[in-house]
Amino acid sequence: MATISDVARTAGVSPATVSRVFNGGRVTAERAERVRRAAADLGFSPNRVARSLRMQRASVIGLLIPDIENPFFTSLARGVEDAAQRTNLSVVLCNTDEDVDKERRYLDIALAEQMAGVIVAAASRKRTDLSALAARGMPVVAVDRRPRAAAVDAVMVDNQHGGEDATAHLLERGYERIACITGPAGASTSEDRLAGYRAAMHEAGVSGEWTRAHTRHADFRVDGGYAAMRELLALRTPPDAVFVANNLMTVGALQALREAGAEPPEFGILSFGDVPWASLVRPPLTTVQLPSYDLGASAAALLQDRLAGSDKPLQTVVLRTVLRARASTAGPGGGGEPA
Amino acid sequence: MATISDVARTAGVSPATVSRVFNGGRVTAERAERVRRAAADLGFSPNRVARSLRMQRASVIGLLIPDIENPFFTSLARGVEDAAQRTNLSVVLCNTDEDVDKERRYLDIALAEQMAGVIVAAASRKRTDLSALAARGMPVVAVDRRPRAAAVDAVMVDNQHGGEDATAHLLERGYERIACITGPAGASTSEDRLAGYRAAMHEAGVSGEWTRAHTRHADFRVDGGYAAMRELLALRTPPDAVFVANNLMTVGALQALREAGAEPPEFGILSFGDVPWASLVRPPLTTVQLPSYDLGASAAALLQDRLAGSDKPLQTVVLRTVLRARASTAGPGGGGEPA
DNA sequence: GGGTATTGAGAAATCGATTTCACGGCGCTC
DNA sequence: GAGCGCCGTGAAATCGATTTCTCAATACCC
Repeated sequence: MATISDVARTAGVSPATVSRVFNGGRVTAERAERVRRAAADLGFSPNRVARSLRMQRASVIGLLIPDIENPFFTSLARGVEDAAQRTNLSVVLCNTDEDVDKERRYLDIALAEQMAGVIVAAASRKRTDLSALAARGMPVVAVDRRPRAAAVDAVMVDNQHGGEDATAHLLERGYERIACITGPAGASTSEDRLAGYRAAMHEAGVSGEWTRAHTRHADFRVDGGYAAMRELLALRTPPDAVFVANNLMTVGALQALREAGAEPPEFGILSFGDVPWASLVRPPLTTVQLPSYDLGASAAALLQDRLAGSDKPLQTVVLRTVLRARASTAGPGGGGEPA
Repeated sequence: MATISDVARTAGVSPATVSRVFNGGRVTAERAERVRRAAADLGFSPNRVARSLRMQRASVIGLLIPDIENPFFTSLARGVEDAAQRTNLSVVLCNTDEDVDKERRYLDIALAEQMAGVIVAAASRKRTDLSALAARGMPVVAVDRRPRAAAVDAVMVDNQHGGEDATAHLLERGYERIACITGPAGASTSEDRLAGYRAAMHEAGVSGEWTRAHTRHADFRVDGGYAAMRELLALRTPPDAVFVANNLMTVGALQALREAGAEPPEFGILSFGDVPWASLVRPPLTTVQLPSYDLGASAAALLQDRLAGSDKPLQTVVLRTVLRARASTAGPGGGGEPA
């Protein structure tokens, strides 16, 4: 591979001049042209490793997500990737597995590799620690989940609104005893979606006692949703509908419903976040659609802005959800056709 | 961040000695101890960028996959990642989108970033060109799909055996007019699975003419499977079962079946590759399970072997599939219970 | 005891880019 | 015409590690 010195020699100039040609220094047109031609002839492309060493910054950004097998995050990842590609940044995808230790290791790598910046969907609101990065001046953007007390840019979903919307929809369709399966206590996504549910229930005149008794915290995984749904069905006053706060738990909840012989839409079920292959589920599922791709794209844009040196005050971008009504919430009367 | 010189100064030795302590040179025990303590005190960890520049090789490997949203590939990616992490390699995940140009760009980046090696699930058997990497001596492992005429290590699935197994299973369950929806002509996975199907049909005494007339090539995507299934159902001699050569196309095929009022298991359907949330599909789907995780893990192991300097002759590892019989192929008589 | 291996350790070169510094040439001002 | 400032340029320093080269000290052999 040709180096900058090779180009310089071929063009009859110094390496400094070659560098200036490509990085916007002042060079006379005639020389610049000679350099460009030499570079083209030799197929020169600057060694990114050497550049990183000198610049103390790589052209790679890290993307830390808690679960690579969750389609929500893969879609988010695509958003980041597509946006990053436009400015020649590469993306390193790191799967933290909802594990704070694994996450910490990846954050250390990001520092050691001197990545240009990091986009994080934090594994834990309390225990994810971004201070080391901030201390080294590495730009960080939080996405989907905001780590507590970290002064970083963020791109969030309007979870509370989404939860409220979803619950209101269930009420409107005639369900009366609506339960909620949300994520781990302490996760901002869990809490906000739950808050939306509570607000809508309160608005409808349901007692706080009732909603509390019909709320379950699970782990955002399939099995957690399954267990929570079984618990709810075993209550003395079982629900006639459930608002499930993420897609994977919905899959588990559906399984539990099926085993118990409860069939949507007599029993209403609504998922926060698209369930992949939703069309295969019978009846089709009503979902709160998350702007996962845009979440990623916005986060990347925000990061690039910082990389370009912007010192605007910290920003938080909030994206709205869209309710997609399908047959799984057609109403306890039965009837409804797939959309 | 502490540098190697800081450590050297603190320990009262030269940077060379510090390097030797960490990279296995000969150093007296007493000095080595001093260095280690100094390094620990300062929280020293070597700058990977500087190391890469000097060593002319990064501790990053590239993983090029054609579709990050296909669970088969995300699972494969996890296999690679888990294996790589054990030797402190980071993985850069690149989504080529089945697009040869995008793939080429990523391969160029791999060269420019001086990645240690690359694992590729090629976008095209004919047009994926790995020769530039080979020329630069960069280790390459092909996974799942073997690019034609490239002299690289490879980890493959025994697709033909899987296809044969699947088809034999359908025959055994009493289906008689078995169709096949396979992937793009030219892709090794498509061709091999198809070959397995043909072999089993031939073995069962079905004419080659019949099987050819009931074979469709699609694009490994949902929509392709849908269209192909509709075509098959419109034939004068429609099939009573179908072997679909990948998971996404199966989703599409199911949709088409449903619209046509054909219900498994009267109409048998069998998917090559696990369909995520398979349990949600009614009836549960019989699948040929692919060792996606192990595919990734083996590929990473092979690559690490090369990185360690192994010059064994080129290897191809072939992993077997496992048939998982469920209710969707219970037989045209109806009846069968979910497994 | 003299001469040769062997070993440990530091000085310095190296990887390939960017960037500072110094300098010569040119144009402008008074 | 002397002085000041700007511009384009190349030489050299720099980033932080690894590795070669060199040398001194010790061990070993006859």
